[in-house]
Amino acid sequence: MIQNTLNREQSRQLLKALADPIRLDVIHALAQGERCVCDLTGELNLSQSKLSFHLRVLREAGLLTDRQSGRWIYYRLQPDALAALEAWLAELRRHCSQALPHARTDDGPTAFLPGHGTQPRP
Amino acid sequence: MIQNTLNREQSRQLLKALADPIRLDVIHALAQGERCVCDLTGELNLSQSKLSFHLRVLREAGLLTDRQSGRWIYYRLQPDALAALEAWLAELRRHCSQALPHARTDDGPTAFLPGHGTQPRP
DNA sequence: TTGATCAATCAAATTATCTTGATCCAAACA
DNA sequence: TGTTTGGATCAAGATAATTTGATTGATCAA
Repeated sequence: MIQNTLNREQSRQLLKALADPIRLDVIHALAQGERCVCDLTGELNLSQSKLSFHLRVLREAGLLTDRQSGRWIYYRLQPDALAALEAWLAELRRHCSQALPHARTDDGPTAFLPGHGTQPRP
Repeated sequence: MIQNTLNREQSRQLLKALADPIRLDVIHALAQGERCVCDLTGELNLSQSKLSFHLRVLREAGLLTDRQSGRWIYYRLQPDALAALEAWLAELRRHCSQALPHARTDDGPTAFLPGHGTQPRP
């Protein structure tokens, strides 16, 4: 189960899983409700093997769960995962916004830092 | 400038840009404030060329902007991009949550749909 | 000018991800 | 049982992303 606060690897997996058109299609299809794999292959016009690959990526990221019923395996969304990623993103944004906007001086923005360049700043 | 509502390609670029440890390091470094490339190579211990590659990915996704001052090029965060992605994610989650949780019946969740399988459901 | 530095870009090499087709396994049914 | 179907998995090939090292252009100092 996805925690409320994701670690670096969890968020990376979620972001990568969502950064793909096919997987986004799968998510949208499952937003209508649970589907078995054979229904999804038809709805999305994907080969069984290709779909299986993307379902695995989504499942391992925590975005989907599956259950078996007879020969069929049904996939459904795990909306908690989206919520967790949203919280992670909000946290990142909060962290990024506190030092901004940045006050500019004539000496340049990093003039108060040691700097790794070997030359004086223009 | 990033709009409030991202299209599929914009969100894909943002998600992919964030799904990388090095680029996340860059973002965290820039959360402290503007930096020139030579400072970032030192702070993050990256080769100039490697850093330049990742800066470009972040910039093209809309997460960073740059400005030139003399020989130096300063990068800074574009927190609007994070906000836009957050909004996109919230929208996706809203879309995904409205049909859930899914009421189970003995006939299975997709029994009310045509289905693409060739066999009766168990 | 000349030389040094910052940083983008390019080509080649490397690595990661995705696709395809085949194979395998379990469940259901004849 | 033998056969069919749903779906995971594997190996090989095809793409895409990343890294590396070299080159280039711009800026500035001497």
